[in-house]
This record gives sequence, structure tokens and C-alpha cells, in this order.
Amino acid sequence: MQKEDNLKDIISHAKEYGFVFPSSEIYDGLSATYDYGQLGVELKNNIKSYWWKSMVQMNENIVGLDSAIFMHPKTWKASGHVDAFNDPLIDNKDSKKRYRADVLLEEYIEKIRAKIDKDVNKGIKRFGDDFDKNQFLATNPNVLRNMAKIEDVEERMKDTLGKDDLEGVYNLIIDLEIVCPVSGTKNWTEVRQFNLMFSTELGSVSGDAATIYLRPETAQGIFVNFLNVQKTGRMKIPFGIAQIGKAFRNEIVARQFIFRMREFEQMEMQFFVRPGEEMKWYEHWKNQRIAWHSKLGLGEENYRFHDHIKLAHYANAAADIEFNFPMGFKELEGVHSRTDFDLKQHEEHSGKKLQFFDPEMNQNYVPYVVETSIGLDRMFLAVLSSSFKTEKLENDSERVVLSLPAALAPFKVAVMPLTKKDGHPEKAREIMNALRLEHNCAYDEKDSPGKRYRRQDAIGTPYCVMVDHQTMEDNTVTIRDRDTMEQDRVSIDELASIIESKVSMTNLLR
RNA sequence: GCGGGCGUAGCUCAGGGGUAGAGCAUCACCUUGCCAAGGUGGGGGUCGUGAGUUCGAAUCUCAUCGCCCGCUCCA
Repeated sequence: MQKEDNLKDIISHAKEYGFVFPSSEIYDGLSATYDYGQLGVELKNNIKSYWWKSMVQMNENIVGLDSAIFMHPKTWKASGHVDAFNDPLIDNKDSKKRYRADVLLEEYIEKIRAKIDKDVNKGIKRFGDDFDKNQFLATNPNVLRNMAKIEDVEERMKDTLGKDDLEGVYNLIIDLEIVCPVSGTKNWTEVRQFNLMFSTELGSVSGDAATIYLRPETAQGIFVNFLNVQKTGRMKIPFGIAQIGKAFRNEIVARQFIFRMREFEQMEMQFFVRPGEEMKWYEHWKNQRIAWHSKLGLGEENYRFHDHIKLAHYANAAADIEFNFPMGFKELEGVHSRTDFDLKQHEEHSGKKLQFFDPEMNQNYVPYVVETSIGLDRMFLAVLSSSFKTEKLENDSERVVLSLPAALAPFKVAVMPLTKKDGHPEKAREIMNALRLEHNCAYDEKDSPGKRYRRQDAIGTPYCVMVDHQTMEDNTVTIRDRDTMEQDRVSIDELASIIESKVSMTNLLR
């Protein structure tokens, strides 16, 4: 309860201060689509920068890539997205539950299979050692009838699903008298097609336009460039390719603020390794990634690993790094051992060899892949939600503060004159002009100093520099800390180096 | 798609048939000067949209649109 209210407060705060706006708001918005505002884009860029530097700059065997969102349609055939994520859905009107129509049919077949097994077991009991299973399967009338039924259903499934004949799928469900496991009724809606991928058309001449998809993950752009990068960069296994980019998924339900959107941004790194060594690297990257998170200081207790038991079609090991969001622990990042599935698929579909000659082993092989994949928008929400605090102060007043990691804050420092006269504003401008060469700075001379401090607290600015009467005499200013609210008096000459030491991303990368 | 909630100023909300309100924010001026909340004045809303009832609708009815929450899917 309290946590959900918290999410509402965060959404309001994000909008009020220009971090995140509902998309197309003047037209009443577009479901689950958001725009990053003037402060949001800064925070987002800083997160990207931290990730990119820690991957590409800090690892000499990892290089970057920026591949196109449009890709050849065969890409998605090879990756399995075309076949695996075209789901026909059907609703039961009584239980209000939604099912995948093909799963309902498969479950039906499973039930018949179970019947056959039951008959076989009966046979074993009756005939003992003399029981000939093959003969039994070939002759028992019950079994034959059920086998024929399975074959018939499978035939019709192939026929209808293969041709996207949704009415045929519906008729099949009705004919087989399949009931909803929850309500037990046959009160079904029509079957509707659900496509995970957004499609559009390439080619300006209508009629000969080809359907292309907006990529549902950035990973495939990396796989199809494996050879390009390996050869032109003279990369030796093990090596990695990192990429930050938008991806699109037509989620049935896209909700919970920026946690699940149809248009989102991923930060992915695919690491190519020697077959057989993938588990070593899988462990390595799990450790690296959690360390990356830890350095931000959002709270160790807010993270946990969740190992996948049911693995995707391409993986032989997978773990999520989950974060304690306002809605509870949810997936923030995935570390997956993708085997050689993707490269092999692309070899098969493209007819090109996607292999690496390993001089040490003196042989060619298709590398195995270990992937780290983090949702940038989710990371943004993790940082924002764990930084958002309402504090009760001693004098009974309240303070809303974003205790963002200093290196990620949109503004690193706010410069302000104590008064609007006596040369204070001029001096403050002068200081700011020097600092802005290195840092994003804010300037504020409106309202009382206390009010200005609070404003900066609300947007997470870690430091405020105040020009006062003493500044005019001895060239010193006060620097005020967002988290402790304490002030130090320092010389203007050392200001740049003091701030640099406190807000630099170097602190995170070390 | 189903169920529930909600649409009034930039934000948070009040008002429930009789000419649109408050606090905060914003802008200008005066005052003040180190941790929100001094003064005066100003700008800003056809109360989501459309229809109906009524002399009169933000308010009642119906429809519609949008957002939020839950369920089904999720590499």
C-alpha cells in the first residue's frame, strides 16, 4: 500500500520537476509512453555514460556498436522472434482469463497422451513380462483411437496456426469442447492474433513494399555484426560488443510508469567466449554487473539475484538482477548464457560462416555468448525511486530530497548570490562560467536562500555554492552539501577541484 | 479484452443545479537576507469530449475518449 503511494509520489515528482512527462500529454496522452524532460534526459545520459565507460572504456577487449533499428526481416526469422512470439490469444468470458490458443490445444493433446500412457500401464499390469509395448500401441483399439485423435488435432493445428487462420483455431477449440481450467466453461471469445514485434513497411512504392520490424532487442544487431567487428577490430576471443539503443515490444500490458513500456532502451553487451568456458564468464559477468550496481550506493539490500529455472530457447543459464522497486522486487538486468544458438542460427539463415579461428586451439568454432542486458528506463526508475525521500527536519518542516549518486545528478552544482545586489550576482556568474566548462551548473537568485537550497534538493543537485558578503572581501564562498545540509567555507580557487573530486564519475569506475 | 478507480488552474485538491474556488507554483514590484511558508498586484480553467434533461449543468442522465490499478503475455 505504502509502496504504491510512493510510486505515485515519484511519478508526480518526476513530472513536476521535468524528469519524466506523459507522452503526447496535450492530446490526453498515449498509454504507457513517456518522454524524458530537461532533467530526465541529463540523468538518463549520465546513467548511459556510467555504463558505457565501465564497459567500453574500462575493458580493452570490449568495443561499442550502434546498429540500426531496422534489420533484414530474416534476422527475426533466425532469432526465433517471428515464430516464437506470434501468439494467438483467446479469452474465457466467465473466468475472465486469457490463454494462448495454441497452448490450450497442446494441453488438450497432452491429456490424450496421458490417457494412452494410462492404457499402457494397465497393459503392463495385466500381461506382466509378456507385454509387448509396440504391439500394444499398434493394436489396442483405445490407443489407436486416441492416437488418431492426436494426429487429427495436430494436423488441424498445423493447418490453422500455420496459415494464421484464427477462425479455424477457434473452431478447433469449440469442436474439441475445450473448457477453461478455471471456470470450466466453453464460453470463449474469438481468437485474436498478438504480435510481439511492431511492423512497418520498407519501400515507398506500395505493393512492392516489404514488411520489416522494429527490433525487439538490440542483441541481434550485435550478432549480425560479429564478423565485421571481429575482423576490423582484430578482436581475439574472448571479447565483447556493447550497445545502447531503443527496442520495441508490443506488450499486451505495458504499465507501471517507465518500468514496462512498448518503446524502451536497452544497454546490452554480448561477450563472445570459447565453447566450454561460458560458465566461467557467466559467473564473471554476474559479479561484474552486481559490482557496477553496488558502487552507486543505492543500498545493497535493494538487490538480489534470481536464477531462471525455466530457460528461454537459446539459453543454458540465466539470472536476473532484481531491484526493490516501489512495486516490489522486479527484474532490472539479465545475465544470460546464450550458448552458440544465435550465431549458429544466423550462420544457417545467412549462409555465412560466423566462426573464429582460435590460434591456441588451432581450430575454428562458433563462439558461445554471455549476455548482460539492462533496461535503461528501469535503471532510471531504480535510481530515481531509491533516491526519492521525504525527510522530517528538526524544526518540524519537511524536506523533499533526491539523494542521487553525485556523478549521475543532472546538475552537479548550483551557484547562487546571497543577494541580488552588492556585486553578488556578477561574482556568482563569474564562478559559474568557470565551473560550467566541466560540469552542468544551475544558477538561481530568486527567493530566500533556504528556498533555493530546497529547490536544488528536490532535483538532486549535490552541491550549492553561495556568494556572500565575505566573498567580496576574501574570495571565499560557502559550499553546501545536499545530504548533510552542512556548509564549508572554501576559496574560490579550490572550488573546481573540490567539486570535481566529489562528483566525478571516476569515483564510480575505480 | 474484463473488472475497479479517476478526469476541475502548472501541481495537490475543494465545490454536487443559479455568473468558476483554495493552497502551493509562476510573473512583476516592494521588503528580507544562509535552510520552505513577509507584503501588494498580475497571468492562467469553455470543470476530458459529445449529446440529453432543465429557464439554467462543473454539478443530474447517457454515450464516448483518456489515464491509473489488478488479471491473462513477457527473450
